Amino acid sequence: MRQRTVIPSCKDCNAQTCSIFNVLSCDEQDKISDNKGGNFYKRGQHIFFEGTRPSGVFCIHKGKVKIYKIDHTGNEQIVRLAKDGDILGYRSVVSNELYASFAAALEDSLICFIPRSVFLELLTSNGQLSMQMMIRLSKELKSAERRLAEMAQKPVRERLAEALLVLQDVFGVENDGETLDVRLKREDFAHLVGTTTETAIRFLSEFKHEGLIEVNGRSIKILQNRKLTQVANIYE
Amino acid sequence: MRQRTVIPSCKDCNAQTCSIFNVLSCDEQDKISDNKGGNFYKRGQHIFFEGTRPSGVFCIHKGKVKIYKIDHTGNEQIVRLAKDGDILGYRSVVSNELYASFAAALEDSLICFIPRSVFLELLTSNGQLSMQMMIRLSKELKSAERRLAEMAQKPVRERLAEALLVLQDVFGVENDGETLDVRLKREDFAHLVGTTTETAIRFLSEFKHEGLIEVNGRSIKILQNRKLTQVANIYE
DNA sequence: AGAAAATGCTGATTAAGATCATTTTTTGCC
DNA sequence: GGCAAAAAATGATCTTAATCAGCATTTTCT
Repeated sequence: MRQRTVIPSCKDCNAQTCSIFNVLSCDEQDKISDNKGGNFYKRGQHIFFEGTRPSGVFCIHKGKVKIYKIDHTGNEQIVRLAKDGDILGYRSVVSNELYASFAAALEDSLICFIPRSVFLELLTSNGQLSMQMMIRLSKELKSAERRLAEMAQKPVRERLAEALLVLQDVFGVENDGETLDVRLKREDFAHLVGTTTETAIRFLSEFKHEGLIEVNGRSIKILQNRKLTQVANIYE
Repeated sequence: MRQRTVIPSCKDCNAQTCSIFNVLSCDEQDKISDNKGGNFYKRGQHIFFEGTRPSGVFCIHKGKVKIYKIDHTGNEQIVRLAKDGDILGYRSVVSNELYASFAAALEDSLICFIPRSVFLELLTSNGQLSMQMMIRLSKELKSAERRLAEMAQKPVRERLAEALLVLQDVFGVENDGETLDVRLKREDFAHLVGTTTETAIRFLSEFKHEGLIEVNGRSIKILQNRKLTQVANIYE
């Protein structure tokens, strides 16, 4: 019982203005609109699978996505998060490799699909776009290397504090200006931080008892931004 | 007492053929040669520092380099390794940010320096080069995300086994076909794997006693490639 | 709404690896 | 070639976080 999904045009896409596609001309935007597909993904549904061949890139019209790896024992590690306007799967398309991670929707999401050939053509014909792409990749690389180092250097408590701040930064807050605009399971917190669910739960309650955050089921308010930054040991 | 260093021309550079610059025309190569500088770095010497502004990219003519981060307690984590033909500092130049890591020579190295403006001009004028750059960044990102996940998922023993194989892959072996063509301190092994020197030493001797490697001071032979791969838990 | 399943929480125990201390060996340098 | 300094090795102890177990609460599905 599949419902026909209305695929939004790129021209009317709010997300587009903050994506790397904002450097495209009207013609180029049309070219994408004419060739793209789109799909509605329910929370938990996979967008792509590790080890499969990418046939294009995904562009999140509206939604939240986790990109993650699973090791041979079944343990999950989230490597990246994505939201409205973000592109998925471009890394594998650019380097012409199989997907190295899984992607799954963290909430119900509407995601467009741009065929590989169309994306690569734009990338080779539009210098501004390829520069945007390089900048994007550079920043992702910076972030990944930073997390890699922190994974080795920081204890779980610090990493969890930082994860809360990252979530705030990436997904923002609700109208009250405090509540994180994303509702993760404790399990996902653990997989983001690189620890077990039990340990993530323990430190979250620690933060709660210390008055750093307010917890209401899966919705979390960050009460003391500054103190949380100190706990996370972030300087910059 | 600085000795005048002979800066090799890009045309005669062996390293160049395996670098991303192999897509350049003769004119473009000349343009680099005419504008570049070069320096000799003694083992242990810094090439750039975290937090400083990049004024160009480095290209390793001959040598071995570690790129690493230091946390607030002084603990080091190696995030990348580089050798002949590899470019350094391009990530920060592309994204126009300060260096996010340190770079230091692992052995005496001769390294050229290409000014920022020259590099960026080539990157915008030569589509093939920018595509090579994107591919390079994509692969680095893949590797960083993989390591990030493994840091959380794998115990030290497995990561150390993998590090030995990575060293073999990156720097190759000497004429005997077994001895790693790089001589790291135990400390550097630890910083590469993300553990302490003591723990790195303990697992290295474990591998030695198990006959997986042969150790002679800092030079290490990989005796059982296949078994080491199993220990590292690598499938692909 | 109500039942089943999934998720969240807490405590006890164990294990991996860090830390500290000390000795031995190697390296680099006059 | 010899000597000081650095690095490597090893043992004992401590800490962090994983694991295991059991129960409480929330979601989800019909």
